[in-house]
Amino acid sequence: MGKPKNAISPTREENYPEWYQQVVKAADLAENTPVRGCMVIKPWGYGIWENIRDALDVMFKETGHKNAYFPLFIPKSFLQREADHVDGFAKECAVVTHSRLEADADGILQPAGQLDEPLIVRPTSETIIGELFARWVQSYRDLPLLINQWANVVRWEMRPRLFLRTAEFLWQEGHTVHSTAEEAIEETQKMLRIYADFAENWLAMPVLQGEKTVSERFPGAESTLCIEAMMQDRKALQAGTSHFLGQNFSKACGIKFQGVEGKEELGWTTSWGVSTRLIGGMIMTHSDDDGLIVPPKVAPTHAVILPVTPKEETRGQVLEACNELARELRDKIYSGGSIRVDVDDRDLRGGEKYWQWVKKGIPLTIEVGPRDLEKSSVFVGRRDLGVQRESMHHSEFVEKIVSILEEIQQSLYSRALSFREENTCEINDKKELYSFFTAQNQSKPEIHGGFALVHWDRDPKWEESLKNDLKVSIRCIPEGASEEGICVFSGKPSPSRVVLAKSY
RNA sequence: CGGGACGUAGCGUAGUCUGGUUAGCGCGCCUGCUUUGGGAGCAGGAGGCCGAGAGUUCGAAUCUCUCCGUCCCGACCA
Repeated sequence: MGKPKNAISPTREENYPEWYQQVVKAADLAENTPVRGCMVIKPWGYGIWENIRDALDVMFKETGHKNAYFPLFIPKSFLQREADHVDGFAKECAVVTHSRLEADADGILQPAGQLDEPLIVRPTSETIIGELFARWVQSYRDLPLLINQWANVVRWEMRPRLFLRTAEFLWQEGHTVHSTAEEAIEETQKMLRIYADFAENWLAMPVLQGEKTVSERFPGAESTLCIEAMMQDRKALQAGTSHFLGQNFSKACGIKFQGVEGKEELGWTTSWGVSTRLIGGMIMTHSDDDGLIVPPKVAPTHAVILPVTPKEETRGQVLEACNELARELRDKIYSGGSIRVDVDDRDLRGGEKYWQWVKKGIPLTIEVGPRDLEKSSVFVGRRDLGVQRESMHHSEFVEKIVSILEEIQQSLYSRALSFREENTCEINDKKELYSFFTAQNQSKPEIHGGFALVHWDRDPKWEESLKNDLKVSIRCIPEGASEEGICVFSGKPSPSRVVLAKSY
């Protein structure tokens, strides 16, 4: 036939970063805009984000959080209040200095009306939210204060990549105040568990839960918990973080309350967030050389019905049957709502239309033509199984579609989990560790490495040398790890293994 | 922000080193015919100030400079 074997070129093996971009493009998820680093999220990509947002929003509300909305702009002085926080974010802030434009002699618009105090476009909102929390919190009776906001933030990034790292991105940021450290810490763990649960059960993306090392911590936090996922190039993606902020921001913002005994105390705060980066993680966890694969639970559309109309005289009949099938399927409940079905009756050739949906990663394609009508059958393609499709009896399919979607969701998760397990290993020897993270072909490095579980004596100098020598970082200290051993770098005692990987 | 590669139609590209008549080609798009359980075939057609600006030259996609953008590698990060 001379046709390309795969819809996406290059393949993952040939050039992983380029493959990623081609998948995003072929699925029509997002594209770059005239504003450097800022992407437009197109309907198919935004539909996925809406599903992510809606599912998480329910989980946040179930755990007692309320949504609110805070300003986009933060006075420069606010950011300055927490020393570590400034250090962490100063280098990537967009700054607003003027309030209007005036045409000059040549008719060129020039900024005018300089602001007394520059405004920072929020890179995160701890300081502005802290300012307001300080007003809201007076008594222990006001606590815990559990707030979340869905918003956009701006971090002026040097190397943007669609979904993974963009100058502007969408996220949610939870901010809470508690009367005790224990309760705040418990909150960070609770939210981490929600993130892990969401990543695994909705995005079918297995994650490790753990704590960041001191050097990888959020600026201004006492501790940072995270979920880490393995992409198909075996690199780690930080997919969500949950921070225990101690009393640092309470001190900086004046979040004080009177305790039961009448004594004034500082609040204990937390913050936690996930972003549109999750979509990048989803793409790199599941997609193949034919394009995107979207887990059913977050797919904007679960199934598309493709009418096959070879002859004009049967066209009306086929279309009617397709619409009827769509109605039947929409009556079925999957993942707490109706099954989302579209009939794609665009005037396009069948093969091409089919491939468009493959590249978009829709979980199910259902082709229905005149012959199917005669046999009461439908021709079903499961995206997770590749291009093979099978004929099923109409009523059997309607009966089974919910369990088929569940099976797809499950199989994507299992596949991703096996992949991670195959590429995770315990390493006890430094030489072996270095060879694990070194590509065979230096000029054009092949996909290599993975997650290495090694013993580390917690001395930051080894972390530093790992970064310098191998570009490998400590992704996290896994939760509950307690097996003691000997540090792979120093030979000194180590309290537990940590996860090493290259990362995004 | 440093190092490298690149920018030609919606997408992918040839031509650039060695300046020279209307800048080719594939996919896609439009029209017609044919085909019809599969990313169709044939014929015709539309679509480009060759990333932007300046310069060298009789003449620039091609040479020089500046800028912008994209990708990779570093530093930084969700």
